[in-house]
This record gives sequence, C-alpha cells and structure tokens, in this order.
Amino acid sequence: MEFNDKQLQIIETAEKLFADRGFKGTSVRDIAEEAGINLAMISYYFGSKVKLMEAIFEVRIGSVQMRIESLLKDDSITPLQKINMLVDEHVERVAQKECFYKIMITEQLINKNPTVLHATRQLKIRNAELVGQIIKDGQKKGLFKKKIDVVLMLNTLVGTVWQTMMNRDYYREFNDLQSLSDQEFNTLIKRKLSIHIKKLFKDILTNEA
Amino acid sequence: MEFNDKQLQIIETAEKLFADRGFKGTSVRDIAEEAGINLAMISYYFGSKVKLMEAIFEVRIGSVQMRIESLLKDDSITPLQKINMLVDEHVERVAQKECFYKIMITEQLINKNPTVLHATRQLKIRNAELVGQIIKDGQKKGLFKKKIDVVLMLNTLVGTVWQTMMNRDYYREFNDLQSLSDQEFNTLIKRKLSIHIKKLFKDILTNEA
DNA sequence: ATAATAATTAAACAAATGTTTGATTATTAT
DNA sequence: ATAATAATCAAACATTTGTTTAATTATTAT
Repeated sequence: MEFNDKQLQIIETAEKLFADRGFKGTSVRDIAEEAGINLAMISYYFGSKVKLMEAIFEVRIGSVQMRIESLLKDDSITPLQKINMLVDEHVERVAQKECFYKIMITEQLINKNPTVLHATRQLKIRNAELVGQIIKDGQKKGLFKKKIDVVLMLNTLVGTVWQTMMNRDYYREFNDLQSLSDQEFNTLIKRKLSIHIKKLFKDILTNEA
Repeated sequence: MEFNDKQLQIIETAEKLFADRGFKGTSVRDIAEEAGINLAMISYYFGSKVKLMEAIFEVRIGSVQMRIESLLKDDSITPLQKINMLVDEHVERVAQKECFYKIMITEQLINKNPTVLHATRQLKIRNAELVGQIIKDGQKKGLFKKKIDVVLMLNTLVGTVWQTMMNRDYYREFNDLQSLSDQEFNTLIKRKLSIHIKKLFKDILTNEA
C-alpha cells in the first residue's frame, strides 16, 4: 500500500498522539483536530482507527529494522566491530524513532493488535537470527567464546537503551547535567549509552567466565 | 489508608485487568464483573477509577522497594555480594509482581497519573542513591573501579530483566525449551537472567577499561 | 464543457463510558 | 428492640466514543 501526502500527515499525527497518550487514550477526534482535517477523513482513508494503527506500522516497521544483511557479507569488518556498529545503530534508531518505539511497546504490552504483534514478532526473530550469525562467525574465527546467549544479549541491548531513553530526564537530573542544552545532552547520553553497552558486549562475547 | 477484604479484592482484580488491558482499556464494569461485585461499589469505596489506580500503588509500592537499608550496614557481606543479592532480588520481584510492574510501565509511558508518577519517581531516586552508597563503599575498599555510572548500571538491570520477562515466550521458543513445564521454564529463565546480569555487573564494577 | 471520480463536510448514529442517585438490605451499636 | 451506620443494588445520567450517512465541493479525464 502506498499513501498520499494527506494520509502520511494523518499517520504522523496519529503516531505522535498514540505514543503520548496510548491507542485507547487517543480519540479519532483528537487526531483529526491535531492534523487539521475532518473527522470523517480517517475512516475515509483508513477504514477505522485500528487500521490507522496498522498503517503506522506498515510505514515505519521497515525503518526500524537493523540493517545487518550487508554487514554479514563484509569480511573487512571484524565480528566485534559489526556488533559495535549494531549497538550504535540501535541507540540512534531509538532516539530518532522514539514515538514509534513507544507504540511498539504499548502494543505488545496492552493493546495487542494482532497484525502489529505479528510484525514486531517477525522483526525480533529476524534480528536475533542475524545477530546469531555474526556471533557464530566470530566463534568460528576464535574471537568469541563458545557459549553465548544471543537472546539475553539482545535483551540487554534493547532493554538498556529503552530504559535509558525513557528515563533520560532522570539521568540528567541525577548527574547534574541541567546546564547542558537539550541537544548537547541528547548527544551525550547517546554516546554514554553506546559506550556502556559496547563494554558489556565485549565482556559477554570475549571474556571467558 | 487501610483497606478491608472487599476493597483488597477489588484492588487485586483491577491490578490484573489494568496490567493486561491498560487503564483506558479496562472499564469499571469489567472490574466489577470480574470481581463479582456491583458496579457502584467501586465509586463507593474508592471514589473514582483514577483513585482506584492510586490505591493499587498505595498497596503495592512498598512491596517492590529494594530492601537495601539492612544490607548497607552489614559488613560481613562484600559490596559485590550485596550487588549480586540485589540482582537476585530484583529478578524475583519482577517475576512475582509482574502485573504491578506492567502497570508501572504503562503509567509512566502513557497514562501518567501524577500521583503514580510521583511515587515511582521517589522509588527510583531512592534505589539509585542506595545502590550508589554500596558502590562508593566498594570503591573505598578498593574493590570497585573509580568511574561507575550508577544510573546506566541500574538501567541495564531494570531494562534487561524487563525485556526478558516480557518476552519470555520468545526466549523459550528461540532456545527450544517447549518441553519444559511452565514452572521449570520460569525457574530456568530466572536463573539464567540472574547469572547473566551478575556477570555484566562484575565487569562494570571491577574490570578497568 | 461535461461527465465521472475523489475529497470534504456537518450531522447523526448507536454503543460504551465513569459516575451518581435513591431505594433497599445488612450490620453494628445502644 | 431500636436507631444509626454501612453495604449493596438497579437504574439513570450526561459524555465521549468510533463509525456512517448523505450532501456538497474539488479534481480529473474525456
């Protein structure tokens, strides 16, 4: 399905509101008003509020996929470097697509739209398999240790990034970083986060117990 | 405020439903039906749906607090052992109070009841400060390295546990553990999770970069 | 220019929502 | 036993909800 400009405008508005107030907490009237369009246009273009949510995923799901395929073939990059690149990419992606990630979480947690659940599930499986391949490659080359729990490792990546980005105001306050501008702080926390996780991963992958 | 048996019954039912369907996704009629009471009893006892949510937090918030005070004074336990105990405790607590944790997340994410947000905020600040004290103690004793980011460390704990418990079915499938009983699997994943995080923490706390 | 299609609108729809009411029944205290 | 308080209930309340309708305007193709 391809969407015209007006549809994309509705999708973007809905994404923002769904992320902030949840699916149930956002009325189609809220969306229409915020997007500056008539209420009926939502049913007209998408059929229903539920299908509007699914349209958001249709548009965005591709943009949050880890781009791993190209990495897999590239032999000029070490497996550890590949993993590090994935960490940087994931941190940046969550920062950029924060609204969409929020929606993904709440859909899994409470709303549970079947179409949405299926899409996110596919995404997770695919990512775990591809990261698993990189790790196997590293093991073959004798760079990584033998027993690595790929799912736990990815859970640490996703969980830490999520927890940090969602509570970043708290990080700022606790570390007395109020003097920084928003932009400076965002750059800082992304860097800190990346470094933190890369250290953890280096430990997981290389340090024998 | 203390609650009678009937009130506690309503609170438990509401907790389960709020966790599963969200605050907006659960009607007071749903709660009344599931709890086997009359619709009006909810307003009668709690005043409103919002205040029922706040009552849940009044009852549960204490039970999810890390019990650290006693640990702080105990000198027969090393700082690292204390941290390890906290990890075990947190994993067990999330497993036991899963419904309540789900509600905490969605409240922070979308529903944002001010009373609830304030309570969870206090909880976080307190935990970070107390863990910070244990770490400082370990640093004084020369057991931990100098620069440790307490908030990032706790984010890894909370985020990893959360991400793993919420997606445990997926962990089960990916690792071909379908043959285990639910109970066996739950025990297994808790143990794996604890070990995983303790390893990460040992690295964070002791390995110089 | 004209016909056909697409886009837009205000109004209406039924269903579901949180809360209140007013009456009735149980329980407790005197 | 009687009065007073607490608990329970069905019904009603006003809003808000997602969606549809039917009419009108804009755009496109012939």
